[in-house]
Amino acid sequence: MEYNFKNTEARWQKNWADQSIYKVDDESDKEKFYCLAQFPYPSGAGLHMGHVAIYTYTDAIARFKTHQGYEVLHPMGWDAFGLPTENHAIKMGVHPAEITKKNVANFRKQLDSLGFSYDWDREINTSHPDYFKWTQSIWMKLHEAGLTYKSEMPVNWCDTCKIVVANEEVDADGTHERCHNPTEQRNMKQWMFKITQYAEQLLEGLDELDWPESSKKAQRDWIGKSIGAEVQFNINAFDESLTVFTTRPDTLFGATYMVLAPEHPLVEKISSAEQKDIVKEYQNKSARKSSFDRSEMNTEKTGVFTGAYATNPLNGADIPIWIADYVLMSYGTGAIMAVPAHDTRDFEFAQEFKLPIIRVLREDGVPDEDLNEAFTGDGMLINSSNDDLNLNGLNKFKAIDTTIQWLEEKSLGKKAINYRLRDWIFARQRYWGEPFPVIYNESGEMELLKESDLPLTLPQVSSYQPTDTGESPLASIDDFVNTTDNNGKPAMRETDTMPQWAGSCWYYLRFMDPNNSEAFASMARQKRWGRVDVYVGGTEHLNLHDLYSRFWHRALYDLGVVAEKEPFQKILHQGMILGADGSKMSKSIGNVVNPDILIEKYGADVVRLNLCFMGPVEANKPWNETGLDAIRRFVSRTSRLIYEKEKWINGDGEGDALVALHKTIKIVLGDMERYRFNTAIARMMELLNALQKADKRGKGALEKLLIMLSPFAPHFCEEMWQLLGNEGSVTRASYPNFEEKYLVEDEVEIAVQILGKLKLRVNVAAGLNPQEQQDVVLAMPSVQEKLAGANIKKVISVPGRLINFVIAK
RNA sequence: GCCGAGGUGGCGGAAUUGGCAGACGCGCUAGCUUGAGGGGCUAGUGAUCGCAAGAUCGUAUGGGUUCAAGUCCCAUCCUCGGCACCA
Repeated sequence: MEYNFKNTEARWQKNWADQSIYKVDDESDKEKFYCLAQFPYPSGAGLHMGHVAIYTYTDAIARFKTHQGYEVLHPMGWDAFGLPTENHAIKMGVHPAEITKKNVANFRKQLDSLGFSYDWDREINTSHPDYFKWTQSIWMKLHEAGLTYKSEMPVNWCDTCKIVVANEEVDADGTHERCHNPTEQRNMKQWMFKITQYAEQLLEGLDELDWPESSKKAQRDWIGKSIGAEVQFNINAFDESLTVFTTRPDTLFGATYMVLAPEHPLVEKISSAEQKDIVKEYQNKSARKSSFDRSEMNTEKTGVFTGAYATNPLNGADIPIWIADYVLMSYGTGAIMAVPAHDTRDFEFAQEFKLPIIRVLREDGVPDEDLNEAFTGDGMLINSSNDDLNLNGLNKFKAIDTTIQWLEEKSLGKKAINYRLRDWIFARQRYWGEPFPVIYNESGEMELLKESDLPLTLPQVSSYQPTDTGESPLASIDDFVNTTDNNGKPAMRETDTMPQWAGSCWYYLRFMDPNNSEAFASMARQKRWGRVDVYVGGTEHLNLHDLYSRFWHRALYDLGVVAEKEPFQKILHQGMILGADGSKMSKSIGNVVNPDILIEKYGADVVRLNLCFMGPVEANKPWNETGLDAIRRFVSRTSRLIYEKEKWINGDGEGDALVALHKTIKIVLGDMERYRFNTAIARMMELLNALQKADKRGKGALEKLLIMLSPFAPHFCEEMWQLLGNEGSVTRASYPNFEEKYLVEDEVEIAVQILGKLKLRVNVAAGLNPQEQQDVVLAMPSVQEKLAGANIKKVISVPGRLINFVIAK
């Protein structure tokens, strides 16, 4: 007799649902564990293998932690606002909410067919008014805290489709992904978030998190803190000065020219009459450059001279002021002092335009030759003194400190910090998102809605096509736009909507208290569930969703409405499931694997086990179809142990099988705690092999194997659990413990090496010290034979591992 | 260009602090079993040489440290992922 998954899986799924076995108890005395997977966007395409993988991982973690006695919060919901749905709505003329409903139902059905342990009473949907009411409410809180503002910002405009397209809809070559026509930049006034105000806190907060070091580094680099100085340069013949930011104030004596961003506000004023035209022309040219052109790795430097000069505050030299698009208006002050000798970009620019290069730093002990490239390392300052400042002979860091001190004394500059992080554009000119709870009164002033007026819902319309002015479709719906302010006077609504990040920025909080109608989540529940203990998601969201969430969370913490400083204590990045050929799954290559078909053919348990066995969670793994047969065999063989009732004995078994059981429990426990599912499953396969060899199989051992296996194959284990005569669900069983006494071996096999090369393996008593082990081994005839005539110079004896004889050659 | 991760049999992948490389699985080979099979069981399986015992080589490449290196150090090459002139 062999296990057959058909009917069994559906039967248990129904049974678990009927018994509400995954119901989360908010009031339980157990220690909590919050296990979260990035929730899906319910697209029309249904679940793909990547979804199945990530949800299989969190389900294994959740079930394992439940076995260990934790009260586990393992929720699921829908990130349901989004562009594909809206685009589909535009095309088909169906309301996005209808499409979403259909897609959610399909996703739900697929997830259910995999047997995941979700408490569906906690399901959330970011596009439901009950949910986005709180998204709007949180936005208002953050607005009142002064963290939002409106600003002219460029958007991608597709002139063919007459719509604003999001960055993710623009292909790498700058074309719109749907119509493949070029997009252009248009400026529109839109809502922003002052995430930069939290740059320092977001940086510091990383220290206390158990994230992979590489992910922390990625966020640190993205925030991009740099410490340096702001220095003022007076512009000759104008009553104006330029402030620049530099991380290298030590090289100020080597500043031979200055560069402003083409958009810099002073450019027009200071350009000389004879340069005015070419300056204007250059400005126009760089304004037309799309983001594509700018990112096109063109190391070739362009720029023009403004005709104006500034004075180097340290040596009084007149230095020309240029404009060039390698200087960005959006970073620092939009102006730089150029030190070509010690900055790669400035060096290239100076070479291109034959500008002077003055060396102010020399590598110690290296003769002072002409530079072929900028010298950016540390060394000794030269050519750097004026009447009351002398940097010569100092190293880079000493010179930086000394210069800043001098600048501060003379009020010519000060120490300064800059961040690479930019403020966050928080608006879409689209329909299918959260409307801003904002109106503009008759005098054009902005007013917030009252909390009691939330949710502000989307109007029912028949067309979702954005207007050809670039405004959101909401702008053309008079019933929506025209409203009254708090005094009953005519007012107009904001017609932009929030981006998809809005709903996902705080969903992990809502899961703690999903049905609360008084608050987005009560303090009591937040304290109960604390931080997300393990958050499984992709690296692609690291500098977007993961950072945005941390920002909202921090800001809400400062407002006293959130209990913890940080949302995600640990992050685990799942790797991609690639096609069998090792390349990304894609329709065009035709290597896409459909999970539904696999579940139908092999059952959910086998699909889940295979995903976990293929390799480490974090690794990109090619999909391995033949692995499914191997896993199916593993499941069948395990079932046979249980069907062979005549070999059962009471207890955990005897002899080798008993030792194997306890060894396995110990190793599997360690693997599970480190989320090393592939090796955990390998160890269980070894245990299976050992049990199969045994004539008598302890029922206890079979039960323990089933508990260890059930986080991966819950249906199968549940069925076998009942066959062994157990009452109640295996999902509620306690994780097995190992006993040290079974792990103590009285003999160990060690390696005997000569000059580090393995010669033979011998058994020695366990627990010997190095000298004892050496004596025992040396006394063995087989060892003596190998050593015959050798002159032993040294012996390395590692207890229980090996013994290495170093002999004279 | 910069940053990050990685490179181990025919394949997916194992290998706490340097301590028996290749766990587990796939595939392959042979045998047994079965009326049959993408079935079950047993044994073998890094490469080369050898009838064998055994020997030599072997974790991208080249050096180094060490009694001992997949693991540590230096240099180089390749693959994948991310960033894009951030002063």
